[in-house]
Amino acid sequence: MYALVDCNSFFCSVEKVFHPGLEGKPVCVLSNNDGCIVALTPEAKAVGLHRGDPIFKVQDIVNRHGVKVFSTNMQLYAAMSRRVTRILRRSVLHVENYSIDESFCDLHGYEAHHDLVEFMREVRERIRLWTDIPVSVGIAPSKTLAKMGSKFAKQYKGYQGVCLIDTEEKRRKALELFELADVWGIGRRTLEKLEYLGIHTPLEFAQKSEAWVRSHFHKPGLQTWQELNGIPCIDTTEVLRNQSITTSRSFGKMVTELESLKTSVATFSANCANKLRAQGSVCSTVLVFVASNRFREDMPQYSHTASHTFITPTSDTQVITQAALQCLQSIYMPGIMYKKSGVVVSGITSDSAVQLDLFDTPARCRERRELMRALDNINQRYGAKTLHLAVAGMERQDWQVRCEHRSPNYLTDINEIPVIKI
DNA sequence: TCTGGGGTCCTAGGACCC
DNA sequence: TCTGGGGTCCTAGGACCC
Repeated sequence: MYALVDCNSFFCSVEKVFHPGLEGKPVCVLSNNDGCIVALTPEAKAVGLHRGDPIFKVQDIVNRHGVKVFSTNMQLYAAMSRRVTRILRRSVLHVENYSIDESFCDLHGYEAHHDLVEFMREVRERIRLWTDIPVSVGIAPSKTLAKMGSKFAKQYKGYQGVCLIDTEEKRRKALELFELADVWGIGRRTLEKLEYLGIHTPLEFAQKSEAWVRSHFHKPGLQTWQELNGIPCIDTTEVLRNQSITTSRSFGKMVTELESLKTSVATFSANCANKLRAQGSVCSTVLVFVASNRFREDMPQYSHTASHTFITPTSDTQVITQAALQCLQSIYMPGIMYKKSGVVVSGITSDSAVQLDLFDTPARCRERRELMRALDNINQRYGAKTLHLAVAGMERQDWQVRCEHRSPNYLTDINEIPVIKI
């Protein structure tokens, strides 16, 4: 059996930990650049807000109902996520951290010594007590069914936060009641296809023959079908190293000048390099992309990418930035109002086994590594923006994102910890 | 005026190679 | 008049997830 532990309206719940007065009130968290709603409480849903709404289109609802709006603060959410995961790992032997707000627990063998529902209720209580984050738990023989269970647990108070799907009867009933569109692995296009084929509930899909499923779908569809029938086949085992790292942003204001784009690409390159070094990796390819504002049909549209492959895999900020800027130069087109740029590094391998360039000297490589270590140490100690390449810009840039409602970094910055007045 | 960011996997055409 | 098969890389886009 698997348990899926899902944090309820996670980003909103984190904000509520530090603003306890918001309990029971409508709250939402925006995407980067204060663009769209990415997380909202049931109270915010009840007044007519939806995930994905651009905030400027629903501003009147926000004003009318006094909805509390936060800018996104990933640093804060990631810190809280680590706390929740740590409690889980102390409680259950095998935990797979699937996303910032979800973890799968492998409960194989636990049923011999525990009542699974009671056991997970205790875990849930512990998380609530130690972090103040409410979670919902689904327990089932496959991960897809466990995810369904967690949604039932969230929806119906009677489950007290934990829903177990362990018998044929419960599985049937769950498949009958669940929305097809909410099944893990069924997206917009698959939903359209299923409905076209006359399938309207997960149960109808699960009851089709394997041959039928194989004839209409590829591997992902077949896996979902098996999982719905209680046959576990989705492996979410954490990959040790990611395949790519992206840093990209939509700009607060549109940008036309190459010089401005350069500061953005240099900033994002440095960010990617930092992330590589932080996880002990190097990359062999850097890719740069730029794009105009796709929502502005009155303006000429343009988007393009360019990439560079390194002879020696690297995590050196200077090397990556230099290559990225050359890529940018090659795709920059004057006269375009740019809305977004980004840097992607890939071909990621461990920095402990790098094949050196025949014509480079080991001493020089060592010096570069020492330089990067010094840079990281200084930035860690005195703040992330203490040392950076001049090409990343010295003043605030006009492309920088808006975030007008950001909470302090209560958990990760000593200068921003909560102050309690008695 | 304002419309997110970070991932994975897959497909496909064109350019180029032998 | 006849014009293959197998491969890589680049670029773009679709589908799904959180």
